[in-house]
Amino acid sequence: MTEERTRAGTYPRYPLVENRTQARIMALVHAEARPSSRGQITEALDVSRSKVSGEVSRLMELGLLAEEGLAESDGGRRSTLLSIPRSAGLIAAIDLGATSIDVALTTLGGEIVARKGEPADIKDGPKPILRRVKEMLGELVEEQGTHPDEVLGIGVGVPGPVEQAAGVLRSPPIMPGWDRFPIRSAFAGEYAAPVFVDNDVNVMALGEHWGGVGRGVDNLLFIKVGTGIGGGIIADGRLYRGTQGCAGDIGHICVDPNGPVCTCGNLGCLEAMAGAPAIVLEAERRAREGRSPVLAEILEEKGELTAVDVGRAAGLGDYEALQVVRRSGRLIGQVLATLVSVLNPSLIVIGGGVSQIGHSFLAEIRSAVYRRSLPLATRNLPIVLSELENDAGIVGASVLAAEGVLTVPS
Amino acid sequence: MTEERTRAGTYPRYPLVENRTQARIMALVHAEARPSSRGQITEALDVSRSKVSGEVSRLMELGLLAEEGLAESDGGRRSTLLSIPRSAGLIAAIDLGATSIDVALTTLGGEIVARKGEPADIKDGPKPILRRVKEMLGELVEEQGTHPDEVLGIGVGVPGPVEQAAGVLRSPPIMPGWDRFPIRSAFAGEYAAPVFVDNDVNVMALGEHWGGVGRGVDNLLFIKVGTGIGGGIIADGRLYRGTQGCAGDIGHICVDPNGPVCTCGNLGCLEAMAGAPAIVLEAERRAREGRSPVLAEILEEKGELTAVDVGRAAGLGDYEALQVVRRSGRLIGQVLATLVSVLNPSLIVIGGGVSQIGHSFLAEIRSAVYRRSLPLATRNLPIVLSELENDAGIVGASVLAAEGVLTVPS
DNA sequence: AAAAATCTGTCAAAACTATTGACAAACTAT
DNA sequence: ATAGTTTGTCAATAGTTTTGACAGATTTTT
Repeated sequence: MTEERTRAGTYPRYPLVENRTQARIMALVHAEARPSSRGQITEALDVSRSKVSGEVSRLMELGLLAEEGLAESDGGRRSTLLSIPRSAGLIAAIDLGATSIDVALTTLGGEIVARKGEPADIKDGPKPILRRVKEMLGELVEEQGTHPDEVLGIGVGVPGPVEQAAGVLRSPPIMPGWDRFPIRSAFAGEYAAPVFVDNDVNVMALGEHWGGVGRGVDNLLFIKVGTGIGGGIIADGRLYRGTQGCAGDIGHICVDPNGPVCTCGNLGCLEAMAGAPAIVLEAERRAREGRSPVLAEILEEKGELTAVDVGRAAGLGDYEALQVVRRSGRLIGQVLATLVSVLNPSLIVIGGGVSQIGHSFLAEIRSAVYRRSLPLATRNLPIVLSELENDAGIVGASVLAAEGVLTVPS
Repeated sequence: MTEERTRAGTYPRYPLVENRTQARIMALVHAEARPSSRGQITEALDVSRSKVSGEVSRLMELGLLAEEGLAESDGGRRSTLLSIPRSAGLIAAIDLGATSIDVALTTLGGEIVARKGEPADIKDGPKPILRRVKEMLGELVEEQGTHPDEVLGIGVGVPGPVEQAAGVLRSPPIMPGWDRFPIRSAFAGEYAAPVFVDNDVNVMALGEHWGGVGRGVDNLLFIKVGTGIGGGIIADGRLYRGTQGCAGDIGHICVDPNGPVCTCGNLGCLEAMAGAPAIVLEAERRAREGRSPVLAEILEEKGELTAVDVGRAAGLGDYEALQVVRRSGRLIGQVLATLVSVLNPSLIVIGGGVSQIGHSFLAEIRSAVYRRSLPLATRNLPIVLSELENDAGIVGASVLAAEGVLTVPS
């Protein structure tokens, strides 16, 4: 009777669990991100030891859990540790950036098994981009010697607002052709696994909350600073998406009504004044005006500057480069000060390419936030760099999909 | 066996319900704010008809539900409607403003039974204020011919950030002496009911979400504009409080680094530039400068102006008054535009004394928001005035307490 | 080194919870 | 009137969870 619902090569089933208790157990083990004992689960879920034991046995039968060594003794018999084994299945984690594709295979437990990344222009439109994504995923699957059916869930982060119900982008500003494109069905032929789509910054926030500096932090704000600027909000432990899925979209907050034109068409958006292109533009201007020999030299050599170049120059002590970096940090900090008043988070995590530009960038953000926010809200408010760095998107996409397939619908 | 747990004069018990299903039924009936049938409950809760029937019988035994007439027929036997009767017990709803005390008795179902309000200065400190609150509550209880033990829960809204775990204020800017004052225990002698404390604006948001324009709206932003300016956030159907309980505290967002000094000590806070005192100050200045004969006349007569006076003058077509009103609306709208980008709500509700100042105030807020926010987020974003007006705080305090006593701890 | 205490994991019996299906009551529509 | 619906209840059945007992494993105490 139980036998006929055992795994036995019948990939994939969705949802993977059979009842709410199993879902809660899996969610807990997944959330822990390290082996847990039956005792820990019993305590956390507030059900009886025998109940946990029984459901754990069933989950082991299903292949979703495996015993893995013993814990240190706590004054009695040592407890056996449980974890989500590689053999439970894999998650395809896909991170689409404005200029890049990153694809990875991770275990259901969130461990990265293999990954591939390459530059790409999202503006090419959904069909060629998704074709390439599927190629890359196929290569990974092949290289790992697995079968597409072993992929239990697919998580996708995309650089635009996602309507959750349908899993489609809505009016993405930088992604012509993607509006309402049915991303989910793109995988339908080759993969039977369910597809979970969300905004890339939301996904990164999820990743950082699950396995980065934000582990266990109930109210956190993740800010991505790259070509674009965006935010992801974890409120009371859950990702908050907003009505149209564009909550946290802080890149187009107006910081200067007389500022430059933004890609969105408005004037003086944060993104247009503090994002990577703005940093480069401002640095190039100062280089051309002969104010910074260091920047001018790099510009001379390479023909163009990058945000990283500017950061490096600032790190070497170039005054003008430092000013450019600081200006970006200050503007972002000003907006963050407002967000702190509104959201009262207990942690702010800064990620994205520009976040690695140097210490003075973070320092300037911090000083702007602390200067302008209410003392109560900033009293214990760390503002730190992302721990996962380039993996945040991949890890988050994996978490998105894993949580999705491990949830019982009800 | 069941008998001994029946009501029978043993007020109060907390929690009022016996299990999760009962809690869910009561929460649903309470949330509906109008009589529901067993069939509706069955559908909404996804349990069997007989289960609902059984638990409803028990809840009627406990006195928490009562049959109340029949619904229209839906093509068959008419269903009997269930509601929370007055006899189930009462909730004490308390709304402490910066300059006022409002106390009410409501049914557990949220209907206002009786209320009292009077001016008071919160700065007098917790002891005299809470003494007066208890006197007023005692008068209401007496006038209604009830007994203090019939009060099942006490909900309190206070104008400062509230740490939920302890139910105490933390560093309230305008409430000297209230920091960490144990509000809950103030009621301990006379009332056995549990006390639920929260920020006044959060409480108003709760009220508007339960029984005002925000009914059924999952993501809403409630903005109170009075002496102070604050916001309450309903995210995914739940009140979001933030880490220290000061989420939504938008009054001290800096809108002009060169602006006037705020009560909080910083410069150019929204509150200091667009709140009632700012409106009055600006209007008086213009009156004194002789730019507005209308305002000057009122000022002459009464010796001072109020925000309502300014609104009335604006309504009569006085140009200067209108400019003052608009300036406040525009500044608030600018901040709201940011909040819209961050929270992507589906509704903004404006309440508080100043919200009644005239149509041009709301019009200016709307125009500022629509001008500055992303089109996607504002496409279907109504910005409306509070429906509950002066009752928002009372209703919200009742909802806070009712939801509290009807929740099963688990 | 033995005994006591403590923690872990499993099992069967008992307690509890929820659903099913039957039925009578109440209503609409033809 | 009669057929078709919906409602509310009941008893039987099915399912879920806890309880309490017990054996295994490990630390602490004597």
